[in-house]
Amino acid sequence: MASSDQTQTAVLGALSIMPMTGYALREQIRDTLGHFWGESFGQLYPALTDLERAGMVEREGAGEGRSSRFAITNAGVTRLRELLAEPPQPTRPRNGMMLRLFFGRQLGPEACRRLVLDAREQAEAQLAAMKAARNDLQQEHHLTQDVPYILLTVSAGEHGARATIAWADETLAALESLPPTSTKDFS
Amino acid sequence: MASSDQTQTAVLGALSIMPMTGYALREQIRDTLGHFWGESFGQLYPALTDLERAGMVEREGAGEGRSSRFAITNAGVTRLRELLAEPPQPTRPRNGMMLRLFFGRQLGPEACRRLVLDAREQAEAQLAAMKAARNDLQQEHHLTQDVPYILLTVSAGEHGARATIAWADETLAALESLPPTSTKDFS
DNA sequence: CGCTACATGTAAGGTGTTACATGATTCC
DNA sequence: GGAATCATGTAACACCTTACATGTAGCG
Repeated sequence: MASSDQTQTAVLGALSIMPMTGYALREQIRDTLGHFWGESFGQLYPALTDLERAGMVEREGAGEGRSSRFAITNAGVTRLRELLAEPPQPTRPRNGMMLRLFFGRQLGPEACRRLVLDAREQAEAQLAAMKAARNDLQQEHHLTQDVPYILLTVSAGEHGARATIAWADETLAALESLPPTSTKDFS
Repeated sequence: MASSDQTQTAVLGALSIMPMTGYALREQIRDTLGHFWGESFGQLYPALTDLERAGMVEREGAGEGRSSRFAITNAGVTRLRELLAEPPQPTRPRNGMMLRLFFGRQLGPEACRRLVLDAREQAEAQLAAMKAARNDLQQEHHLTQDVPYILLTVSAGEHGARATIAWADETLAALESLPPTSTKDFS
């Protein structure tokens, strides 16, 4: 039980969609959940070991030369549903860009502008990634049960990205009219 | 140097706006930065001690019965500007609601609906809080230098909250048409 | 006089990140 | 045969949360 509930939820969830190796799991979590979930990969294999010991996942096809894939068991599905039913535990927000803008008087308008431009670019990239994800999901016929739910998170990503872009454009305009901070200008 | 750069940035930043006690600092960080920044308050006083030792903050008005306020020094302002100029270190996202929606097939549409409704309410509350913040900021005449920057973060909060509300409404409609998950329905 | 808010801290324990270590397989 | 990718792990360290400890000031 070294691994946290949070990590177990992500791992069991991913394996509930399809069995895969630890390596593939890592990639799926990075690439597919990446927009709203990050994992500490140093805990991933320990978590798999824990879950295996607890009978919630099984290795398939080990022994021969082939590498083993992990699959969720019935007990694992039960546990996953328990975990999902618990209220999400809120995580401490830490938005470095917002912190810098808030104290932007010390940083100056020019540096703020760069931060906002950067955020805008990231949002554009995210919008493109969400579009690509929509496309990919239509191809994956073996996921039909999961796709409607996954699309909800894709849609959230799109709404968020569009909001960021709109905000960035407004903000860039507002920053134009701000005077630079003088070096001695603090109380 | 037990305290992290991140915490130091927040503390120095807050004190760059006005001197205050550790207790007030805690409240300001919770209430004012709260929408995009959380602090580990267990590290707050240690951070103040570190910063004092490093000559970046000073206690004012200690000695008598009155409690001491912390003020930023010139060295502290210099350090703050250094810290703010560093690129924001991206934090791993951990959105529990999105994780639950993504695996919503296991959770079922009804529980998903509750999660989304919850998020919608929080977004409404945030929108109201941002409106109140705008109001408060107009009253604070001693902050005129900082207000334009602070408003940028308020605006971001508004854009984000509105995006969440729009997404939630779409999502609630989409969830209506999803069939409940049968207990045996997994591969 | 008791309750609430103000004020300053500490320390144990839990969590997460990072960098490293190791080897197999595939592709050119 | 060398490089890239697949695959599985570990261990040290950095970080944060939580609960506790302690005392003062103001107010009804």
